[in-house]
Amino acid sequence: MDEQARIMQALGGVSLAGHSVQGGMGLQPPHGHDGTDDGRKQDIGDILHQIMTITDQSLDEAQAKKHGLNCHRMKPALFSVLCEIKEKTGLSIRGSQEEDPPDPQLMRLDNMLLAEGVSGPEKGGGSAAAAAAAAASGGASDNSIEHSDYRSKLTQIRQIYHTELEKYEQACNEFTTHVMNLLREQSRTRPISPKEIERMVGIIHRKFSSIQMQLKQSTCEAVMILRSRFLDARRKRRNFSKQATEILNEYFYSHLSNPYPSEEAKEELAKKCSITVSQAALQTDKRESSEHMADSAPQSVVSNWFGNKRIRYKKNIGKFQEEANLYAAKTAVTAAHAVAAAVQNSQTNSPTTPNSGSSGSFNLPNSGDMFLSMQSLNGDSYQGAQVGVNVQSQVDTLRHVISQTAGYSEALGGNTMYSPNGLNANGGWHDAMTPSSVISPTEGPGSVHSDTSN
DNA sequence: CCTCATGATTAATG
DNA sequence: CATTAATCATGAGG
Repeated sequence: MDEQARIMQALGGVSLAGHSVQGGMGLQPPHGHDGTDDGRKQDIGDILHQIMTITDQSLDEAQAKKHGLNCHRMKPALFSVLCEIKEKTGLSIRGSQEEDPPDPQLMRLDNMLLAEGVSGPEKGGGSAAAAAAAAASGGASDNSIEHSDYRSKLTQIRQIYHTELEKYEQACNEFTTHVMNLLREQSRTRPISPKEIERMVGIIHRKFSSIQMQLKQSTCEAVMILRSRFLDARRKRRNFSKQATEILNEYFYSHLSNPYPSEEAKEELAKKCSITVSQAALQTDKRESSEHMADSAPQSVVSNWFGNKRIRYKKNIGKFQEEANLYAAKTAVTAAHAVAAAVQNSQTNSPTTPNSGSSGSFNLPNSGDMFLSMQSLNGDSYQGAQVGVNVQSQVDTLRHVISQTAGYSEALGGNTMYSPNGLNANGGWHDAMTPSSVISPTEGPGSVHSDTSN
């Protein structure tokens, strides 16, 4: 206690003497006696006064005096007191809304970047890189002609993103340490508490993270643009190959009475089509559940195709007549043989063509020459019609062909909105699966309609 | 350019 | 959930 006071006093004296500073105003020279409260107070008053007036002086003087003050024995105590005061006076508010309201916006961006494979694991890793890869390619590793371009661009984006991020991080750290050093240095002369430094660091980090968010935002935008450019199936519509449409059309016109392929049928068609061509559509993959998602894509492509086909066929049947003829004739050849055989087997006679179908939009004048007409329609473009068609489909085909010939013979060729078996007047295929719906001429009284389960 | 065909998407529907 | 109907966006030809 005493000693401290003494030293303090001495120092005060020294500093005063050394710099020959006279504050001018009511500064009282230190008194000689020590140990009294009065004296100590005066010493503190001196120091405070010096501090207060330090800004009035020239730089050199101030610098020198600061040094003096720094070495003052009393300094730590005074410093802490000042810090406390500062803390209390609310100069350091904002302590409240400090940490971790994890910005939902930022989280959204982060999630998206992660999902997009930008911020995730590096591609080289392979295993987990599947997140992006699988999501993009729908599980299968083929059809990557388009993707390679996309992928390269994505990696480009990712690289930029990472380098930028790194830069920001580095800059942030540098700046933070710099500020910290500065503050620490200042804290020797200025009342700056460690807590305050911490707070400052927090502020800096927040600033930088907001910059980071901008980076993430723009990266997200870039990825979105890239996606819409490359992966949006609408934008990258590829026409199916000739053979694929052929197969699909074949099926469609063969099952015109009920062109709703079952799941298995779809699958099979998909297989056939995508075997013929490797034009696996770039199904817009649903994000989420990025891993698994087996090859269900081609199947829904088939669904798309049939949906479109159905609606468009129904909408303008006239437009499709030619096509219908073609495909019907194509399959009709085999169908004809098969059915002919069936008919011959089941009952030796030509059926009597009751022709009392519910949708009596067509009636064939003479059933006798249907094979002839078919053959004439057939022409020469027949090759490799499918073999495993069931009888029902054959019947469909035959019916179609017959209806065509009928239409040509007696109706106005172009505009005939003839409703082919199963397509009722308002549109919409009613269930034509009951054999009685339409009586095909080839269909004997009670024979062939067997497997209608397609 | 424009037009048409066509695959995919979306809202509505049951 | 599967279909329908409408619509979008693109590819291929004129």
